[in-house]
Amino acid sequence: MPELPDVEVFKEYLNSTGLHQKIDNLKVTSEYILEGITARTLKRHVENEEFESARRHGKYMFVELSSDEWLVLHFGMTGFLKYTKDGDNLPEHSRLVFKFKNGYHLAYSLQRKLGMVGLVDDMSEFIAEQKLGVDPLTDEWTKSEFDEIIDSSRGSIKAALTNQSAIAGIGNIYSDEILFRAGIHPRTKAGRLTADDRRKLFKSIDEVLNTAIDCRVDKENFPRTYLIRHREKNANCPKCDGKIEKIKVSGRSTYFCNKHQKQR
DNA sequence: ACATTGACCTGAGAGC
DNA sequence: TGCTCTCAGGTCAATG
Repeated sequence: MPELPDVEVFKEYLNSTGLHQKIDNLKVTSEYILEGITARTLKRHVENEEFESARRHGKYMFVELSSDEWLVLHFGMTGFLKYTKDGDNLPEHSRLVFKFKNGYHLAYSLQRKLGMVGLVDDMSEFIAEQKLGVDPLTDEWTKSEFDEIIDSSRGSIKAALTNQSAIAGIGNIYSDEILFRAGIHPRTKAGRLTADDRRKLFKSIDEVLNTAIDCRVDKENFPRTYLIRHREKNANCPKCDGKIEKIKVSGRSTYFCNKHQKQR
């Protein structure tokens, strides 16, 4: 679930709650989520420091510490943050709990084990090492950058959109939405897209991601014509009189309209 | 060198 | 009702 818009909302959440307060204590209840660092060492690096700011690249969140190090968070499929006053009222599966000097707590919750937390010196170094592609909400994201990605993709357009080393941040749900709004079948080979398809797609990426963020990623808030509200086999297409079909594309469940997203 | 598939993990919901 | 099976999602290793 946590794709770019979700992580963007988490980032804004942290920016408006847990900054500029001294960290009293960090409790690590599941050490296996830590990557490249032990609970002991992480505690030592975090305790008595403050969170300065939160940023994001793709599906990763970066939290700047007053020590100039960066906490890296990935939310896998089930992760989220919760800032709460009451230490007894933490979410289930809280793997990491930061307790601030003001008594509040910030929990990193993760139901399944897919997710990770680490500590790095340099945010852009980490991005380079992970071979993350360009984030589509930054200035580096241009039509010519997008065209280059399409030109170098051999597989389906869905695979290209969700390839994190090409574009960082788009996952299963939003790739379907982007293709739905652009009227392109998810199995279309990237190389077979017309110039018009590319223009529509580029516009759709921007529109879908920003709409999702504006909706605070709450399904109920999305416009009715969005696929996300009709992500169900055999549902009526909210844009035309077609039906929503479910297929597998590059190993993932994919929903699309059998009428306005015809395979060519 | 690239693209695709399967394993990882766990709980919700479907199906019997 | 209660059990078992399938599925969801993101990433990486293994396979094509």
